Amino acid sequence: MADTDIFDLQAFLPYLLNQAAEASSLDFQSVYKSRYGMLRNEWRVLFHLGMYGRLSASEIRDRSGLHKTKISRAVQRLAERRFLTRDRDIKDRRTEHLELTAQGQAAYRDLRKIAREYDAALAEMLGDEDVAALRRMLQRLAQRVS
Amino acid sequence: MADTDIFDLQAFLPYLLNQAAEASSLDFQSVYKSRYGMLRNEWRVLFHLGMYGRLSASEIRDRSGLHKTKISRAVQRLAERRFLTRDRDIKDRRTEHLELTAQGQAAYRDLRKIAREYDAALAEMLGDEDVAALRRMLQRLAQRVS
DNA sequence: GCAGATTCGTTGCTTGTGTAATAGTTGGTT
DNA sequence: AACCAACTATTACACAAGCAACGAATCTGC
Repeated sequence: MADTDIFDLQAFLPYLLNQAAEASSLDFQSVYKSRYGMLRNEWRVLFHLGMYGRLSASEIRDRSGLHKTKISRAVQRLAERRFLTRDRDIKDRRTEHLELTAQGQAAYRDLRKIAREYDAALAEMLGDEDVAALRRMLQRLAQRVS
Repeated sequence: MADTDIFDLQAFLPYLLNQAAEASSLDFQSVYKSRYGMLRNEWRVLFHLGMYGRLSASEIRDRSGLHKTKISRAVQRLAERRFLTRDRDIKDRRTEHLELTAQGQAAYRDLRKIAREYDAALAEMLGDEDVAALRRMLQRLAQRVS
């Protein structure tokens, strides 16, 4: 009786997570894209540097889980646009230390402000729901499933 | 005092949603990819046809929110691999009706079974948390944010 | 101090995605 | 009937992503 055996795709967690992630990503993307011509990986890198200060590419990788090629290309573009500086380590010349310029910090602060507001708007959209529980569950799901 | 003004990226909903979605997507992707060589958009189309039966491309678009080019390409590949048949409408020859072949239905049922198990595993991973609330909130977030 | 393994980061290549342009079809208006 | 707007689906192009290979630098064990 497989044919009458219904399946609710709209309740399937991986599908649902994707839909929700895509919707909110697109919204927030329009902000950093229109204001600073940034791509998704670029604002992620920017935020990591904004939050933690001077970091190397692999430190960003460890903290963000972002793939090294994404980081490499994001850093390249951010450096071209003078959002960050690259400073090669003298002791280990494979490593480069990355740091936001004044312009990068300004962009970070601006975007951070908008991010907070947007996050608050999402939370408000969820009304009475337990947003803290949502974050907790998402964090749980995010840290490696299988 | 902007520098000491912390921001928790790990709690920012769009970021968190992406992390969780990516993690669970990658897990589930390995299933349909290894078993049927399918891509993400292909299993989505497959599932829609499996659940609702005969549909046109634009009906799938309306139900799934998937972009028409993604659907067009997914349908092409699914047809090549004999997972579905394309049947042009006689009254309106712009439209094609899509329907799963026996092979397509078998794949659908197989993947549906795995999807259920995987969803259950995710829910179990969340332990005491209110998974119903999670789904409710995600659905809320998914249906257009701004 | 040398060989091989490891790590940092970049690049090439192939594949996927989004936008916009397109071909083909239909329906409505005059 | 001719025209035009709307719609279905595909395709072309430019851009982004992922994988694997790579060069350079460093570390490890002998």
